[in-house]
Amino acid sequence: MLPKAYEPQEVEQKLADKWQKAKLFAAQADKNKKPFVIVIPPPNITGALHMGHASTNTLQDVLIRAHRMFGEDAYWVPGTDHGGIATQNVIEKKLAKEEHKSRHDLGREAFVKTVWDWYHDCGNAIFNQFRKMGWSLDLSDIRFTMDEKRAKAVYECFRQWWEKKYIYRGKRLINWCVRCSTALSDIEVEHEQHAGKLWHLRYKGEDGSDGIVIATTRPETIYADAAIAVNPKDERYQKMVGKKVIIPLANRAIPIIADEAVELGFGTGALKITPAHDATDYEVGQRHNLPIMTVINDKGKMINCPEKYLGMDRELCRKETVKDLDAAGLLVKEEKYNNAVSTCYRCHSAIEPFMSEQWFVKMDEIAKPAIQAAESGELQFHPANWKNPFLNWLKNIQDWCISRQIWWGHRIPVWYCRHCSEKGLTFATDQQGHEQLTKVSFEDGAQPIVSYNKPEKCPVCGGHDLVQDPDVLDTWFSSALWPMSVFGWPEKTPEMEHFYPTSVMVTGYEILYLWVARMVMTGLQFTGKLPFKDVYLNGIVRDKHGQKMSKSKGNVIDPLDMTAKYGTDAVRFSLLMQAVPSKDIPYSEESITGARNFCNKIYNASRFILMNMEGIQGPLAMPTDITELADKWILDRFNNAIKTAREGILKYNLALTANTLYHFLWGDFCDWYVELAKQRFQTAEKEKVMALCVNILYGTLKALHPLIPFITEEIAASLRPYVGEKEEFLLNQSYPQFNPAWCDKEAVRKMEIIQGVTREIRTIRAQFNVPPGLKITAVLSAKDEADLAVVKAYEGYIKLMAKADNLQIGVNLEKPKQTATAVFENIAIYVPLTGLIDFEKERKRLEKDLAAAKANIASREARLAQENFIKHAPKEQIEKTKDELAAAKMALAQVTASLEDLA
RNA sequence: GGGCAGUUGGCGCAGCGGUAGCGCGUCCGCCUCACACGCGGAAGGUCACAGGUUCAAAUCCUGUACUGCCCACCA
Repeated sequence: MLPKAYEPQEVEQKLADKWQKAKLFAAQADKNKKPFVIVIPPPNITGALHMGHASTNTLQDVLIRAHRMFGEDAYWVPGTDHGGIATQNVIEKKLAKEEHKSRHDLGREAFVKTVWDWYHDCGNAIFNQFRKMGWSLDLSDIRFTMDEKRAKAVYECFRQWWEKKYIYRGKRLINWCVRCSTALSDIEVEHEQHAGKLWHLRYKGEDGSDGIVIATTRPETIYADAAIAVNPKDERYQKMVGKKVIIPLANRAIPIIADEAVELGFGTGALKITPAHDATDYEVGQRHNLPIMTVINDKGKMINCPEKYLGMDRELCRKETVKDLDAAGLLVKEEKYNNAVSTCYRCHSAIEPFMSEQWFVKMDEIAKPAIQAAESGELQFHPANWKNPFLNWLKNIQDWCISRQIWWGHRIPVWYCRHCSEKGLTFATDQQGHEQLTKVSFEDGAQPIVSYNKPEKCPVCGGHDLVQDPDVLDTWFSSALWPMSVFGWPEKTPEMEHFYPTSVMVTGYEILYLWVARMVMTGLQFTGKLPFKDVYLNGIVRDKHGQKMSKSKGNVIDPLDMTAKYGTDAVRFSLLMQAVPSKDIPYSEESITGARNFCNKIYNASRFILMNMEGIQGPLAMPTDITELADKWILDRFNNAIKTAREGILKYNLALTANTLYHFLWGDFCDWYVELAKQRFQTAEKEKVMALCVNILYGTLKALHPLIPFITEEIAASLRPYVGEKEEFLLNQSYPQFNPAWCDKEAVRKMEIIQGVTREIRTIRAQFNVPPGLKITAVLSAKDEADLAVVKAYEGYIKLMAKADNLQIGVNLEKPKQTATAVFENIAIYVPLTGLIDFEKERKRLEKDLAAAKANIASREARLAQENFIKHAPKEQIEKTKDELAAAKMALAQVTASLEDLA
């Protein structure tokens, strides 16, 4: 005997191994089949699987599995991302914790090797977790953004962009993360509202006058001030433009200038201009040819400032400066102020705008084809409202800062001859005594040689002393090439030929610009084709209150804990039930129990059907001579469910698929069909009923398989002999097809009546506490014979489902004494309950019905009285309203009569 | 400052032109021989607000108010 409750753990382990052994997930690369391809958003090798992976990868898996069952050559391409800064940070923390060492203690070479070792350990661990989740990735060939093929793609892109002069090096004000000690691109900077302060500071006139008062949030940068700017229209200051004021504490004179960038109404109307430490100020400085002074270095320490503050941390210097200004009587005012602080998206420390020479990509030309593709609709977003933000970003695209001053990543493929580039190169000796190139300056004459490998010799002087640029590329540089590089681009490989472009990109909306936009741009530029035509943006998994999950909040749900506790299918299904494109998923353990319960329901329904199969010889084909109402009805319901389930998959609305199949299996199949079938198991019809049960159940399992692969595979294996299926794996079978012959509106209508009457009787039973074992009599009466045709024909159904052992059905039957009454459409229902009736309760029930009937009559009559309604509304609508009115009138009469009887 | 979502029973959501559905929770009754991770039933909503379009609006349009997110150089 099978256990009463489904126990997933053992089953899942067994099946995951079996699938992998059978190489079930390998692409067939069958040229006759339409390819359906998804490249996985490569997870960073930074650690454990989280709910975000669980969500997005489950969506992809459902699509891949479903399309495979649709008969396509489905291929889900696995891989991981080296994850640049994020990974370097993790390894540095690990080093610090375990060995109390910094990366500098190890040296560059040893550090990079450490990260590679980590990758070899962690990479496999990630995919073992993926396998546990049942994700149908072909793990025989796992890509990595840093492996040789992907590195070649990165180089090829760099080379082509260099040749086109899209890549350049320049000195700019860039976003510098002091903690990660690297430059970041604009979109790697996040803006957080921060409760800060606005300080009003007095800059005295050079001539000894009161000078001018400015407002700033960053007093520690006053030492780098190059001017004070006012709006040219500002009457208060017009006379002062051109005069000079003294920077407090620094005692240096700077001019007052006029510039449109200054907002009239803000602060004091006067703005200190610090070109080296603020992006707006930098532009103002450019316009006015102001000198650029840097007072904060790459470590966040003060330089080039009054001696007192030299070497001080920028935060401390702010406090000290304010204190000293106050003491000097130059702090006019201090007010609370909420400003947006730029922070690093990896470590959330405050970003320092920083002057430095970096590598950039000129983006405007590259963006053009992408803009065109989105505008023309060739590129489709799901949901569509991401199109405009996408376009808006592309149309205002900024040059991309691609160099990072970290060690883990694709080294910039540029070399310098120490002889020819002498003055442009700065070297330092590291802690291991190795001489390292630390800084490159094109301004000072560094000459680039673009090459993947170290060149033999300098093309200019023939010298052999060549060194590689110390920086690495932004991790998103290799990600941008992912849909091509996974297939071996730039080589013309068969995979590239067959699988590119891919079918759909499934990823989170939070990386639309960071990643999706860049893939679109590179794909179009290098292949002339979009890397995918559909972009499905999934939401973020949040906690049940809509808060982002984070370790610090302690609201993280670990998917592996949950799969251990409830089974993988339950975790998958709970996510899918809520998978509406682009909507965040509020997630809690309760939503998993709901899905677990559903899995258990499937298991038990199957167990019941298998029990009843004992002694029956399979296979049983789906019967073709369907005459019984229940059979016609369930086929219609099944057919509909299958159709909607497929539509949901094609429209990327997997919540629709999940909900449809859930309600079909539980609400229709289990609650009504199987319940009705129980009675027929005792008759000669048994085999036919079993044939239907087994085939419909099997079909439902197939339809559910992409969503919950384990339990469906497990049960289908037991069912297979009975449906005559030879193929071992559901994934290799075809998805159930909509069958027009099974549509039967009439059967659905008849069942509606039976279910309606049954429910009324059940309600009466429940309200008057009729003991479950007590069979009752029910009287069904109507004015017309026609209204009773269905209940007469299927009285057996009602008797069984309502637990009535006697039904009296007839036209205008008399209402018995001591009776509870109800109405369903045109049918009056009397249930005599001698001794069980609580008259007060019954009156309340009836009065409620009375009010409802009256309200219904009033609204229908009002509508039908409207000339315009009759004139404009479609015929069916008018008919429907008339029918409803008739039914309401009938109900009113019935309820009124019953109330009178009570009195 | 601009843009995009959301606002539906206690909670979480679906519906997106014919006057409301689901899951959880609550309450009542059931260990009914597949399932108490279950079965039957009930209570609970004038679909944020104000206008408009329409015979008809939760559903379309306009505006308002909150909530969340994204973008932007107001120090």
